Amino acid sequence: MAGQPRPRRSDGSPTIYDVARVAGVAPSTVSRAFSRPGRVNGETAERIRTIATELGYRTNPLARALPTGRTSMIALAISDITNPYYFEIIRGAQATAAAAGYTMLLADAQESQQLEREALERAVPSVDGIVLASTRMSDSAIRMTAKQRTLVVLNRAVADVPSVVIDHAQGMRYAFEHLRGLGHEQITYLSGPEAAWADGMRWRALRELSTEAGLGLRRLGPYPPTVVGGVAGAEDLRQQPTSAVIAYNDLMAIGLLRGLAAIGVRVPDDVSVVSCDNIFGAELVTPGLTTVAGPLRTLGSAAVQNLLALVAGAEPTTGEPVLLPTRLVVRESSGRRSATGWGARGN
Amino acid sequence: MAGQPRPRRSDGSPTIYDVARVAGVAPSTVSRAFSRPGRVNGETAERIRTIATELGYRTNPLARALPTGRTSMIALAISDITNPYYFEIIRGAQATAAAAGYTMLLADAQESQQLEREALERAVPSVDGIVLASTRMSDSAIRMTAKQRTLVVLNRAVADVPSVVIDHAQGMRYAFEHLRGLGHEQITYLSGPEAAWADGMRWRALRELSTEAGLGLRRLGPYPPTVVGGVAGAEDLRQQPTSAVIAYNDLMAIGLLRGLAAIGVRVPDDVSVVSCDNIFGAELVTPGLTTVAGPLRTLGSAAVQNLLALVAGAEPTTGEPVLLPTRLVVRESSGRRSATGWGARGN
DNA sequence: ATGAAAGCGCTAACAA
DNA sequence: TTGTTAGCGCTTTCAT
Repeated sequence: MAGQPRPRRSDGSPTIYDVARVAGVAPSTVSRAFSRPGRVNGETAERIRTIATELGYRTNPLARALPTGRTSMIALAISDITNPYYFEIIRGAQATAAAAGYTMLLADAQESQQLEREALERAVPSVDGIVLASTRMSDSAIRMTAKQRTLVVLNRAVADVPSVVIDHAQGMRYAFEHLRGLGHEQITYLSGPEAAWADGMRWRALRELSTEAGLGLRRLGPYPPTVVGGVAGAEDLRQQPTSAVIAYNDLMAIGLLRGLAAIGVRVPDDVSVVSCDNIFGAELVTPGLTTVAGPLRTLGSAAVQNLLALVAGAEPTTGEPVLLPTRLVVRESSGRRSATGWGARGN
Repeated sequence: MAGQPRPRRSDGSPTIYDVARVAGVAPSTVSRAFSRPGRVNGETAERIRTIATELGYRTNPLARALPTGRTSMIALAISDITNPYYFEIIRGAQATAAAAGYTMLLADAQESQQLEREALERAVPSVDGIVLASTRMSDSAIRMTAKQRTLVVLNRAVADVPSVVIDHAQGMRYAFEHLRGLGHEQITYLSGPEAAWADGMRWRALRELSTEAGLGLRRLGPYPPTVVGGVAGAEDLRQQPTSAVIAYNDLMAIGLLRGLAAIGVRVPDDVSVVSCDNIFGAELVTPGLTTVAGPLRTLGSAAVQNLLALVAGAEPTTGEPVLLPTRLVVRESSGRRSATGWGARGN
């Protein structure tokens, strides 16, 4: 008479109603058995689980998300997926998310602000939180977004927004001391985009170090943070030789290597090159790049970890960003300053 | 008296009920205005849209997904994100998905079958379709999954499952003819994992070509498709020199270059090296790799395109996989066979 | 063209 | 501990 409590799921898969009927309990009990075990009798739970597996029941995340507002998905927003810098970050983020039972949405901005906004708008309503791994958004735009959704910024410090960053000051100190130890007395910094937060940090750190140590320091650029940018840097260096350069990133350093080779300047004999990031490719070029490695995978992982903690209700880290240590990877692009080299005194 | 039709959305954002109230229409009309414009009076629709924007209304994708079963999300499953081979594929897939209004979920298997299954299980219920970009799953497991969700396989032909693949036969022909044109009379193929579909294709193509042309052909391996695998290949080649090798992929070729350099064999003077894929890094090594480039971005893009067509109800491509063309990128690792080289007659 | 009403599958008070 | 009863926000017949 009273028809079936509920029909089967439209696509055929069983619902809590199916399980409930077979188990002889109320649907809500089945729900509890899965969403908050412990709030249901051990034996009942056991029986429900058994029947559920027999029936091939799987909780529908969409249906769960509607009443709870929680989707168990997070978004990772990246301005340019093809930049090798992000590979390890993605991997770290993804692994940590997966381990916590979260699914990761990828929002690639394809280097376009317009697309970035669209991608984010599309993602925001279906995720519990967002990791902004690189973005062209302004600090205020980021703060706006942070109001709508739990958010963690990577590699950038934004006031009032939790962030995880690499300790660039420490990295620069390693690079600086390394070069100083090799006898270099003047360092040229090939800077990246002015807008890049890391660029400012690195330059500031170098300034302090050079003052402290009484070493010469010069800044060239800004250049695009690409191979092409590095080639341009080599061009400029021609006018103002140096015995040691620190490049904003590996991509630029690779371009620099090419540019220098083209004009017959030898690395590291004539000039030492140190760069940053240690991306895939840094050890592939000849000579291999001495570079300040950031813990990229850890970076992605830490960001997600923080995000999930916040999502779970943790208090946002009030002040300082989380700082991740660097290490110097010494390869062949840096060497002892030679008296006759490019940046030799009186050259 | 009769209380408000509905409260505001729990998180504060307005719902169709809010818009409906202000516009003086039924919620269902608001719904139609967004989900099937045309089924509602032009002016009414206009008014609704205006009010919606004023109120800041955005349709909630989760709520929409529940009754429709469509989420506007697709999943991209990859066995190892950190493999540079996938960068461009991801980019192509993501861009195409975004352009179609779809959001992309990333399921990285982290090279583990276990994790792959978990990631897929987690993703399946919340997506409209899946692109399997590389997977350790068996053909039958893939077919199983294809029963549950619309699915397109990348770079692998699975019976009864739509797929997009690179034309390896064509690529091998390019490589083969290139080497033959340079005077090489015997070619050694450094093979990748036996399980890799592409490896079989390439080897088969080479066999046919060599028979046809009456050239010598040898196969070494299998090796892991990594730099380390390539180094091992160099080791083995030592016992059986050759003047020309075709490597399963760029990573292996890079290892091969290293291995050969270590034992004093010059490339391309002593031996020519041609590889496959043209990943980021192929042009970074010295000498730059001559390699068969697959249209990686197009591959990702085409897969998503096909997937979305299927999701929209298109008939699955009955038989053959979609075939994408290759091109040979000639760099410095291949050169004319020298009479005194490593694989010279009588060596 | 629009409204009324019944779900989609699950969770969450509130009772019992 | 378990059942009852409303929803979550949207779509979708079925009427009008």
